[in-house]
Amino acid sequence: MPGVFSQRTAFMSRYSAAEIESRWQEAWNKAGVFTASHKTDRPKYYVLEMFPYPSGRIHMGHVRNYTMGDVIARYKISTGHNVLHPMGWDAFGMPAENAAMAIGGHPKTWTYDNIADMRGQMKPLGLSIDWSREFATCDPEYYGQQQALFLDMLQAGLVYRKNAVVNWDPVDMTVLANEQVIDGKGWRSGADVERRELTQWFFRISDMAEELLEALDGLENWPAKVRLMQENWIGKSRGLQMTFDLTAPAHGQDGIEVYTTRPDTLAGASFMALSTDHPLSRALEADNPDLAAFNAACRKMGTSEVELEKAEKRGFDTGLTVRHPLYPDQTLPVWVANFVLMDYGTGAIFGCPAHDQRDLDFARKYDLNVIDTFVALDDDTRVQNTAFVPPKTEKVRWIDQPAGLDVATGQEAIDATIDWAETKGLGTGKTQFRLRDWGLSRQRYWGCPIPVVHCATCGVVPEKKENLPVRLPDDVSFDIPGNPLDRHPTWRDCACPSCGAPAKRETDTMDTFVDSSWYFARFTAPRAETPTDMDEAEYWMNVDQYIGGIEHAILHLLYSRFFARAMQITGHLPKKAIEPFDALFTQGMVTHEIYQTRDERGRPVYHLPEDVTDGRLADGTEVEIIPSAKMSKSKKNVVDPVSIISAYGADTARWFVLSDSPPERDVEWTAAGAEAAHRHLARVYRIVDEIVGADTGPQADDETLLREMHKAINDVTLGVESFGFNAAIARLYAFTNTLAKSGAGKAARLQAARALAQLMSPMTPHLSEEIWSRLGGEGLVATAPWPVADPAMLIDDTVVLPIQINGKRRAEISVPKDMPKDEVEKTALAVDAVQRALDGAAPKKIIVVPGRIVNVVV
RNA sequence: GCGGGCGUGAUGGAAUGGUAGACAUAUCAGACUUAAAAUCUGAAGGGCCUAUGCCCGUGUGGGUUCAAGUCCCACCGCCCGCACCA
Repeated sequence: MPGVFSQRTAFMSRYSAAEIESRWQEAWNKAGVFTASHKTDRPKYYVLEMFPYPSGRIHMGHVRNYTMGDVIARYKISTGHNVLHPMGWDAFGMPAENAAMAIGGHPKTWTYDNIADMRGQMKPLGLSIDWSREFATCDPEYYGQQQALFLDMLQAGLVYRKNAVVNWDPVDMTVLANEQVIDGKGWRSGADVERRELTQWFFRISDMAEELLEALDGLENWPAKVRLMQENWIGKSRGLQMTFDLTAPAHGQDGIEVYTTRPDTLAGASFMALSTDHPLSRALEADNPDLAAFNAACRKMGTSEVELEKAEKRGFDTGLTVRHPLYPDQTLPVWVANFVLMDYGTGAIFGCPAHDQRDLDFARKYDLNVIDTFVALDDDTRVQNTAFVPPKTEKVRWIDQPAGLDVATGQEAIDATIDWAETKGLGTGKTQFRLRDWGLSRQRYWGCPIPVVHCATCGVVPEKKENLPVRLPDDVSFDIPGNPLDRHPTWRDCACPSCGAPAKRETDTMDTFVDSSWYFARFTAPRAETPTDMDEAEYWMNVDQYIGGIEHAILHLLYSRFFARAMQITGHLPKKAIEPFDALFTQGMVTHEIYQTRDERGRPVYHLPEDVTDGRLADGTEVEIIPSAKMSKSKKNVVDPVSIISAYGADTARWFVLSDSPPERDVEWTAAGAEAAHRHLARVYRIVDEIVGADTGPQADDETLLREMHKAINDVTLGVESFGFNAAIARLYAFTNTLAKSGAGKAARLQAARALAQLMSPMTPHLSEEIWSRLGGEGLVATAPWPVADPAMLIDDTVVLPIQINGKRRAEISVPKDMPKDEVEKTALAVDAVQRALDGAAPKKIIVVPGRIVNVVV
């Protein structure tokens, strides 16, 4: 029973985050507030943050990501939704193998230990997660279902095998990921990387290019920039496919087929270029050792697009010539060039140096013709060392246009030229996509085994579903480079699922992007004996709000969209889940200053934030401060959430990562900012204590405070719903100041403070529970209904209107909120400053924007 | 190289085309204290200045508009992605 003594103790007490936070976390667990079940009438809401890779330590980026999801989840609980908010681990991948190679141990042990550590670091944050649904992608129960999914996709014709090139390290005798190729050399061996062709598994994502592109329009709650990035990635273009006839047949070929998106510039063609991997280019190697050497040299290089694009443009003249399609008496030389991609179009292009910078650089280097086909409308300067490449929507004057155009835009010319070429039988219009099929094979151990068997008689045979999961063997070692599955003595041996004869397992494992392409669906029924449970999927899908980093804007999200379609085709997801993420939010990074000194040889030495005070090390050495960089272990500009939580509490960390910066932008972690956040929470605690201990009746200020309360409810609600967390927090600061200074009576202040507790509860759930209970709130604030603003309390009776003269603010007037426009005009004209500016003349124009502004033009 | 984004006080940032700088940090002044911390109160974009007055000001240069941080064009700088990192 609360008596004088307990009130006194409350008044004397101080904000102790550690004690408060563990107590309320226990209360939530006990009440099972966050366990999701669909046996309820409330509308469902599925909120998901991109699941983490278990590196072993959570970082501030995780704290920010999960706090944002938590704010949404808690807000939705308060507004009467049945919320699903799960968490899992994207647990396969190279770091576990790298760790095994570097420090010994087993990837599995390393991974599960890390998961345990990270779960332990995450739980103190007080996230509203349904931990009963947790899984890791390296659990056989998960990857076994993924194998089942793969077999269904194989049967549905969504998977196939073909040859593809990989980065090959000739010293370590292993396949390298692009990130393991540094300046064209293997990161461990330092050897020059080569391209090597292997037979690999592919998903037919490019068959869905058109649909994946068109469906982007429906994703209204995705950031426009992500949709645009995906659109450009899919890269639909309409162009012309045509054949350039060889002047003399070569290797049984009469001509070379090219695809171009700029057929309108055909007259400017001055050479033809083949990819080093083009069939003709390979065929020519046989009788041209110099070309063979050239091609071999070009292949000594990584496979990443950046590397290919940035490499010095080099070419080799094959000596072959083709006839110019427009001018059959002219011939063009055929080159092999290292910048032509075999993966796009036909692996052969015609070069038009005047209107393509890369072609121009190539032409200047090898002294090829530069032929202008069009010039600007008002400037007929010819191309020198900068190609003339105006936007396709700009009108230009044509010098030589196949379809006979004079003045037209690039796009008009392209369309006209395709029609013209089709009529003349020179070529056919063709739609081409940049999107390539998704190669999923990885020559690595720590991934989901591809469940197929290679049989001498039956060929490639799918494993039987009853034999799933195909488990990874535990007895492997990482002391020799290469895939341990390849050299395992017994794991590869199995019976052919078709004929029963001795056969060999596939040793490639799946790209980890496969794991993350359907985990959101698995969360709806994480223990199901099939990949998904259609009833649960029907109920919970789609993800109503997905939150993660912009770095996933293309690959992960595109692959997930593909999987949702593939899972629908194979009967694992309902039709409604064809676009699995209704709304997407991409949050920014957490950054920190870098503290740097130099060693005696001038190389940078980095220092941890805790070792630097006022720009100096403990020994007085001044450090150089590099502002605002992504937190990275190697730069030592990391702040460990665990130490922040133990110093200030989870609520402080949560409050800080949400304040200051808009969620989609980077936020800079500063010690001062964290302290300020903590001071504010302590202040809220004190103010509540003071209110609870107060003893005043109704006051004149009551209405003012309650009006402010309703405005705060309105603004914070809008802020939370629109991901304006920083603005919502700024509003909460302002409302706290108002509450602290208010002369209202106890009842009004209690009411306002309870609203404050509720409005803060998505961000600082523990402190909010604590003050909610002190203020006499009923039950848990976590489940209390969200406060609703009274519209009548939001509008003040009078408004202050700024008066502009010629667009510059010169005065202001205070008028009743519903004063008619003409009276506002009259009042504005009567103002001294306006009278002075008019100087007796009549105003040229008066603009009155009701409730906003008045502008007088003189 | 290609694709996408961002740029506002000393600092993080706010601002449905409508009073630029909310809110916070740092700073300064005052109160309380033997003192410090904490707390509370207040000041503050730059400049001219007696100012309730004027000029300048959202990376740079142009444009649209009664009105531009916001829309358009060009440029500069920084960040992200580029298909085997997750």
